[in-house]
Order: sequence, then C-alpha cells, then structure tokens
Amino acid sequence: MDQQHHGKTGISIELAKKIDGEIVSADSMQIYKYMDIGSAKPTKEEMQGIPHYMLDCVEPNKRYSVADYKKEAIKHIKDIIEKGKVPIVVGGTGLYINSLIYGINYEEAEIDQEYRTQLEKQAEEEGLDSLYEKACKIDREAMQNISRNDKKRIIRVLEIYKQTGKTKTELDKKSIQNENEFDFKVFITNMQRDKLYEKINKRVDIMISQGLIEEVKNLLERYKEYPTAMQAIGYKETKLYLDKIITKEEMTEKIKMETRRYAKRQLTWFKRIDNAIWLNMEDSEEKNINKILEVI
RNA sequence: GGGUAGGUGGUCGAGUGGUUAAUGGCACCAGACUGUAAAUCUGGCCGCGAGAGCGUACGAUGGUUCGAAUCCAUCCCUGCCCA
Repeated sequence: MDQQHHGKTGISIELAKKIDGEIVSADSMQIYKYMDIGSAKPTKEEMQGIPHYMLDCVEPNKRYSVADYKKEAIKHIKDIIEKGKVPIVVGGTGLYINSLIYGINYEEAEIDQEYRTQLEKQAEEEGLDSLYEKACKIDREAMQNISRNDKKRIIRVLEIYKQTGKTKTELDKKSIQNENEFDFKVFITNMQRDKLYEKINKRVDIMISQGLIEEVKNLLERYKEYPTAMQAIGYKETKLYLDKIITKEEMTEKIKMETRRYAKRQLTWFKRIDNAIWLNMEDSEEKNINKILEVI
C-alpha cells in the first residue's frame, strides 16, 4: 500500500532495524491520544516492534507546547543512547525539530492563561495596534521581526515580559547559549512538487476511507475542549462537516488543500537547516536507506 | 419560440465611459517562525524586462467617442422563468 509521510515512516523503521535504532517522533499532532488516522500515526503493525516515543502521550484536551516536547524528547533520546541504541528523530514539526537541533533551553514557566485571554480580549475590542505599540516599548528588537498583524507573536512578547520580567530578546539569547550536546545528521524527505501533491491527495482519500470521520466523531464526544489538538488538519475540517457547515466533498477538498499547503510550509522550514541531506522519495526505499547509511 | 439575468485575469467575484493591468477573497509561488506551531504571519502573483517601459487583456465581431470592461448593433454561449 501507499507509504505515509512521503514514506518517512517506512524508511525510519527500516533504518531502525538496520542500525539498532529507536524512534522519537517530532510531530505536534501525533503526540495526542486517539488521533491516529488523521495524524497519520504509524500503526503497531507498521512499527514492526521498533519502539516509538512521543506518540500518544497527551490527552487531546490538554495544552501542549514545544517546551513540553523538548523536555520529554530529550529524556527519551538520552535513554536510548544509554541503552547503546541509536535515537532516530522522525517528524514534520519544524519548531519541535528546531528545539532539538539548536538545543533550545526553555525556562520553567507556566503559561498564564488568564493574562493571555485578557490580551486576546483586548485585541478583539481595541484592535491589535495598541498591543503592538506596547510590545514595541518593551522589546523593540524582537518586534522588528514581528508583523503588526501577528496577534499570537505580539501577545507572546507581552506575556513573556509579564511572567518573567525579561524581554523575549533576552530570553531567546539565554535559551540558545548551550551548544547541542549530540552528534547528529539531518535528512529531509522530498519529491517533485506535483508528485508530492498527488500523493497527499491520495493519502487524504485513504484516511477518509479508513474512518477519519468516525475518529473525529468519537473524539468530539469524548472531550469538550481542545486547546491545541483541534488545530490539526483533517480534524478541524471534519468537525465543520459534522456540524453541517460544509459538505463532505468540501471537507475532503479542504483537507487536501490544507495538507498540501502544510507540506509546502514544512519544506520552507527544512530548507533552512544547514548541512541537511535531501532524500528523493521517488527513489526506492533501499536506495535512500543506503544513502543514509553512507553518511552515518 | 417568448421573457429575463448574465458572460471579467487560474478561480470566485467587484467595477458600469477617463488616475483601471482592472478592488477583494481563494488557489498557486516564495518567505518568516524559540512555550497554540498541522498554528500564526509576510511578500509576489497577465507576458517580456534588472528598470524605466513595452506588449496583450474584461464571450466574438463591428460601431459610437479624443478615450470603452463599461454605451450601441449583430452574433455565440450559460442560468432561471413562461410556452
């Protein structure tokens, strides 16, 4: 059958078998329980006995963040190394991958949900401009790279200052002081754009035939709130269908489209990684694995 | 056959004589990205050109006018209603 994740899953498992590896996922949606089909989570059969970490470790009604991810993932990576095995990080969430590659240190700090909600309300009522100006006064440097319209980032600058008394710029500098303690190689999977899009379209049809709608229905019955999980492509669109806001056809097309755009954004992210080795997924799995084995 | 609404750039959809290569939205392309990240945001987007600029565009053809996507005529096509 069709390989998933541009074939990432298949290749990572084959590689793990060859080099005595274990897999640490770097995927912001596969961390959630009960979100299997839509997040294209590898199945038990696919895993073929290779241990996988950072899958199914959060309830969908829980808030989750890179900081949480980084902490947990590093723990697993260290454990794997301790066992004398090779950690293989696999996934498409650029932010999570970055947290590992650049060894970013997130300070212990709970998110002040109340303050965030207050700022969001303020943005709603007064517009973003006043918040933007306020953020500029606090941290002019950070604001150079943040658009007047980027609500989330503007609010984040304000949040950081309120919680820590430090600016985002200061915090960022501090967080990256430590060097990455691991020796690693980065491989990026890619293929010709039209082939990639074709593959995505097919994959979405398969997901739906495998019961995506049922999965989402169950999820919605199970929980009332989804701070981050319902941002997932495939889930939010299916919810719209279940709420009778869009038709099934519209839902299908929207999921395909959003997934294509997401894949594009991932690529933009990965292009920035220095010294990465690009794998052409139109080649055979064997060829790509050999390519990996050559450099590690 | 009669009536009626319409045919605009990849698409949806504004514009109803002159700052209009033509508002927007979407797609598409490119980019950003440190605690929501499968999120959020930015730029480009008729062709050629580095650029000034040049060329070609609003169903088709012809006409009115200094000037038309916009007015007129004929034709072609589509939706709806009546026969």
